[in-house]
Parts: sequence; structure tokens; C-alpha cells
Amino acid sequence: MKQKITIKTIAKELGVSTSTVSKALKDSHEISEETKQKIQAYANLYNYKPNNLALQLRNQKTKLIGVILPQIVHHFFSTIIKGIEEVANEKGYHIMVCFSKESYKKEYENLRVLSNGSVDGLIVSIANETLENKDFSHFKDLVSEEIPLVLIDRVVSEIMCDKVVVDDVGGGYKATDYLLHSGCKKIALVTTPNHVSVSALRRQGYEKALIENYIKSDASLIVEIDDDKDFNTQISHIFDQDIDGILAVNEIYAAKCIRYAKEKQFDVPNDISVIGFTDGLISEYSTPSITCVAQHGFLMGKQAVEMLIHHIENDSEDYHPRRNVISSDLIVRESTKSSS
Amino acid sequence: MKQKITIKTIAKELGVSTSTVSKALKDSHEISEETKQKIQAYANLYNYKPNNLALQLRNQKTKLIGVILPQIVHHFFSTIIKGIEEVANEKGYHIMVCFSKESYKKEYENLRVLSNGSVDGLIVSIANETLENKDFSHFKDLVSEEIPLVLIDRVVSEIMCDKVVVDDVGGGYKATDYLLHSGCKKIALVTTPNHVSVSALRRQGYEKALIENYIKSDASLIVEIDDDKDFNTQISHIFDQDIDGILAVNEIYAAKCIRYAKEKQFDVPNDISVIGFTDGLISEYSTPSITCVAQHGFLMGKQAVEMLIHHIENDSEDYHPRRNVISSDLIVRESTKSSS
DNA sequence: CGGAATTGCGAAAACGGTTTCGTGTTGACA
DNA sequence: TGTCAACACGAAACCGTTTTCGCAATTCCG
Repeated sequence: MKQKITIKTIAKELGVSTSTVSKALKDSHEISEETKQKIQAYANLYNYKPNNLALQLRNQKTKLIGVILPQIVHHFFSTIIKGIEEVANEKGYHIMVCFSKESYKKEYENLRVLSNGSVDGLIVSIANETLENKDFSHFKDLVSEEIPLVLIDRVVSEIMCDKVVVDDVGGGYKATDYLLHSGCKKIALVTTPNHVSVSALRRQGYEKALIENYIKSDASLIVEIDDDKDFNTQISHIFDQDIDGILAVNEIYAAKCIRYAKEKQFDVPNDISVIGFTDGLISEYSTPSITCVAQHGFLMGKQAVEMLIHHIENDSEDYHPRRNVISSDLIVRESTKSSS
Repeated sequence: MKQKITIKTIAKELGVSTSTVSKALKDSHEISEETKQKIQAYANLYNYKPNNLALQLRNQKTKLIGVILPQIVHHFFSTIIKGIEEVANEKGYHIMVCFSKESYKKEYENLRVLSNGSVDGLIVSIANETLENKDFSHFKDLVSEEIPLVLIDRVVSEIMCDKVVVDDVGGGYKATDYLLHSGCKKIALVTTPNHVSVSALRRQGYEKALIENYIKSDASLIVEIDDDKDFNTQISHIFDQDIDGILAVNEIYAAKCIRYAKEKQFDVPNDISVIGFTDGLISEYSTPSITCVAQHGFLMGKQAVEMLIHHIENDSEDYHPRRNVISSDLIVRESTKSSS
């Protein structure tokens, strides 16, 4: 890279001190008009830009927010990033994004690097592996160093920090309740292994809705998908049980269920209704389009960054961790019958 | 944030100089074993971490790569980010991502901020508005400041820097050629306004394939979609012309065309075959699944960051802009008939 | 035992800015 | 003519780290 022009260069060229240059560039009243003109003209001519690193070091703030997410090629997470970036930018911040790829090690590593003063605060959604291991010491270290932290979507209660979560229980409940009210009697749940916190919550909502409608939850109607195995073989047995509704914990599972149902000559939604989570492109554009629980990732990102920046900029005030819950809404499309 | 422990603190507490601490922490032979032990123990105890900003300022490098993309909630772009982040991380870099939202102003602003020494280099995909305006002076400034820059996907020849592009002409050609060989006679093109460089290239490929097969390109079969207007009314007229094939420049247009075709009682692929660009989730999961041209965003990201880091780390060698072309492949699915 | 080599450490400059606190020169006013 | 304020600018400290160089004190060797 070309040697960049600094305040020192200008000072030397113009025979003044660096303090004078600094002040002149900020239009300080201490400096005479004449000198200011000269310095500003020179700076403009040579396209002087103050070095950000120097400023950050001096001000002890980077105006940078670290974001660590498990994945990126995923509608929900990319929507969150969009929300974060938008509000961050408005408030003069930029974002550094890293991906843990659901791995504890990468998450740990990212956290370590970013907490070295590179960023003013962090927004994190915890990796699945970490949730499984239940080892949150790296987060607790962060908290004890008093580095502003906001946890989103996948959170755990033992980490004392700001949080923004989706009302997953409510989402599961609403979806199941809608299926029941549209006439479904026997609803299967297609989910992930239970250590994934959001899936566990959605399952709670599912079970709550069943109970409230006097239906016994039936373990044989619940499939915990192992992504390493073939999807269809894992779900085939639920189709043998006269089900007329499926709640899937994400839109991919929903789409795959619909596809399988069609192959088996079931009509969606009349024979079997399907609801998924994540209001992404699949739900919108597949045929039939899929009724789903929208989690409002954009809003989540916005709220998270607002909480974080508040925390960063009001350092002094005594801090009480806050927890925002974003309610999830049912977007009704073609994969369900209309509710009575 | 809590006052972080610095080398100075350690030095003062232990009654040594900062130089000694610095050397001790790097296990320098200049320092006696005894002193090293003492200092390292203290540093460990109080969880000392060197301040990144200070290091960056001293080393004159940030190990940070700026990434500016037009959008994020988009399969292709998020795949690119994934590729960039993966390779960057391997090589000890992190990424700062910004989004121009297709706006010239935001792009300009982001470029300005990031070129202040915040990053060691930049990877950018140009905003549509900028392509339309044809004002690339902000990029040229970057080049003349010799800030390492790699342009991806949407590029223009007048900016002298490294580039990674998709073979869009080839993609358009392959897709059209495939449609022709599967028996289509009259193929419509559903595209964006022509200032979007990639669309223009895909159209070139489309036209080239037609010409090679002795078919006259027919302007009435080409629709430039205005996203602000209703999609269906814009495409309806091509369906009145006995078409039997559609090439869409992205997967959303493809999905919408298929949906419209179904509504009008056309069978896809037998009455009308459809091919889209972007091998995203829609193409994979909708029914029928959509044959499409895969652009390999992941690979593009990887290549871009490799070129960039090479440029950053081999500053001295004389620099000749390179241009990588990533070939695009046809992923054949259910929305097309099999080729003869 | 004297000079040289080695060891162990500190002072200071450097990275690029900002900011506080002088200080010398004016000019006004008593 | 002496005093004081205002003006215009510079010196130096500071942010946290690395690194070169120099300087004692000790050890080694002849």
C-alpha cells in the first residue's frame, strides 16, 4: 500500500506543529483563519484522511460491533445480520461478522480474538455444539470482563447479559393450535435433537397446545431428524399413522415433508396440512406455498444492536440485564386449510 | 467496560519496565527465567491480553478485510460471504461486512470509512445504482491510493484491479442451449433492466445460443422486469405467444414464472420448461425443483480473498491486475425435459 | 587481576492522532 | 509605561505495544 499522508507530513511540509494541524483540521478557534486555510487546502489536495487506528487507540473505542453467528447461508441469520447492520450504521457503528459453524472451538476462538479490544461489544447466537456441551465459561469470562454482550435467539439463562429471543413456545403453540382449529386431529412434529434450545421450546409449545385441546402427546408422532441420515426414511413411519398435520421446526423440513407427502399421493393441505418455522424464500415460493411461523429476524437484529449500543454508550449507569421477547406470527399460506 | 490490564500495569506492579514485560511475554532470551516466570504468572492470573488496536497501529496492519456487498438476504451473496470468511479465517484474517443496499451513496460512504486504515484490503461487488450512474471515481481513488481491492461478480473494466467473475455469458448460453436441445423452439427471457451487468451478460449468452441454432432473437420474447410493478402482468404477454421455454435470470423470477404457468394450466416442464440462475434453496425445494445455472458463490468468495491476501502480503512485487472467471454449471432438475 | 564478553534489563522512539497546558507576541487600557 | 487579556501556536503527554540501543553488573578468559 502507498505511504499514506499523516498529520506529521503536513506539519513538516507547512512548517507548523502537529497540534496546529490537528486543530486546524477540526476548525478550532485557536488557529488563525489564514493558517487554517493553508492547512485545510493542503490536506484536501493530498486527500488526507485521519488514520482510524490511531483514533481508536486514543479514544479507546472502535465503533465496531462483533457479530458471531452459527451460520450465514440461512434466511433467518442473514436477516438478523441485515437488521444489525442497518441500525448499527445509523448509529455510526460497523460490524465484524464471524461464523462459528456450530462449532465450540470456532466460537471460542472468535470470542477470544474479538474481545481483545477489537470491538466495543458483541452480539452472539450460540453454536449448537456449545449448547450440547453446556460449557459457557468463555461467555462468562466475557461478562466478567464487562464486555457488552447481547445473546440472540439461542440463549442460556446462566449467562448474565442482555438477550433477545423469539417466543418459540408461543410460535409452536400458535402453529399447533391453528392446525387443530383447521380440523387436524393427529399432528406430527418433525424436529431436531432436543439439545437445540429453540427446537425444545417449539416442542413445548406444540405439547402445550395439544394438552389444552385434550389430546395426548404421542412420542411416536415426534421425529428428531439426524441430518446425516436420509430424511425420508426417518419420517416415513409417521405417514403410516393417519396423520393429518405436520409441524416442522424449520422450512426445509417442512418443504421436504411436503415433497414426501406428494410422492405418497397425499394432498397438501387437504389430506395433510403442514406448517414450518422460518419465513424464508422456500415458504414463500414453493408450491403449495408454506404456512409458517415468522420469527422476525430483522427485528431481532435491530433490537439486539439497540440494546448493545445502549449498554456501550451508557457504561456508567448500573447495569441490569434485559431480556426482549419477540413474538412470532403465523403467516398463513397454502399448505394449511383455513381455520374454522 | 472494565479497565483492562495493560503491560504498563504489570510493569508497575512488578517493578520492572514495560520493555521487560513485553519481552518476557514473548519468551525472549534477553530476560532471565526467573523474571519471565514471574511476569507470565502475573499476566496469566489477571488474564492479560495484548490490546489489538495498539498492535495494529504498531504493525500497520489490521488483519481485517472489508467486504461490501449490495445485499445480504440473498443466497448467492451469503454464500460468497461464507467463502470469504472461511479462507480469511484460515489465513488469520477477519472480515468487516457492509451492505450498500444497491445505493451509490451507501457504497461511497462505506468505501470512505473502510479506506481509512481500518482494513488491509477490500472485496466489493458494485451496487446497481453505481452501475447505472457509471460513476466509479470512488473506486479509482481507492486504486490510486493502492489499497488492495478485489471486485467480484459485478465488475467494470475501467477499474484496474483484481476481479473474480462468473462466466455469465457461458451460463446463459449453456442454459439456452440445453433448452433447445431438450426440444424447446420458442424461448422467452425474463430478465432485469439491462444496466445490471450480469443480466446483460446472461442475455448475451442467450442470444448467442439462439443465433448458433439459427433462431432469430425476438424482442417481444424478452421481458425486463420492473420490481416495483406486478410481476404477473409484466410476463403475461409472453405466455400468449406459444412459448415452450423460459430462461429467468434469477431463481425468484423462475419460481414466479412456474407459479404463473401452473395457474394458466401449463405443465412444467412438458408444456413449458424453465431454467433459472442462482442455485439456491428455492430451486432445490420447490415443486417442481428448478433446473438452474449454479454460480458457485462459495468458490468466488474463496478465490477473491485468496487474490486479495496475496496482494496484501506481497506488496512489493509489481502488480498486474488478474481476472478469474468461474465457470457456471447447469444443475438439471425437474423443471426441464431431459436433453436429447 | 584486568579486560572482554555475556547477561539482564531499562530508556526511548515509533505507530498517528488528540488535548492540555504553557508561552510569546499583540494590542488595549488605565 | 506597565498590566492584562486575547490571540496563535507549540511542547509534551497520552493511548498500548514493540524494538533498538545502551548501560550496568556479572562472568569468563588469559
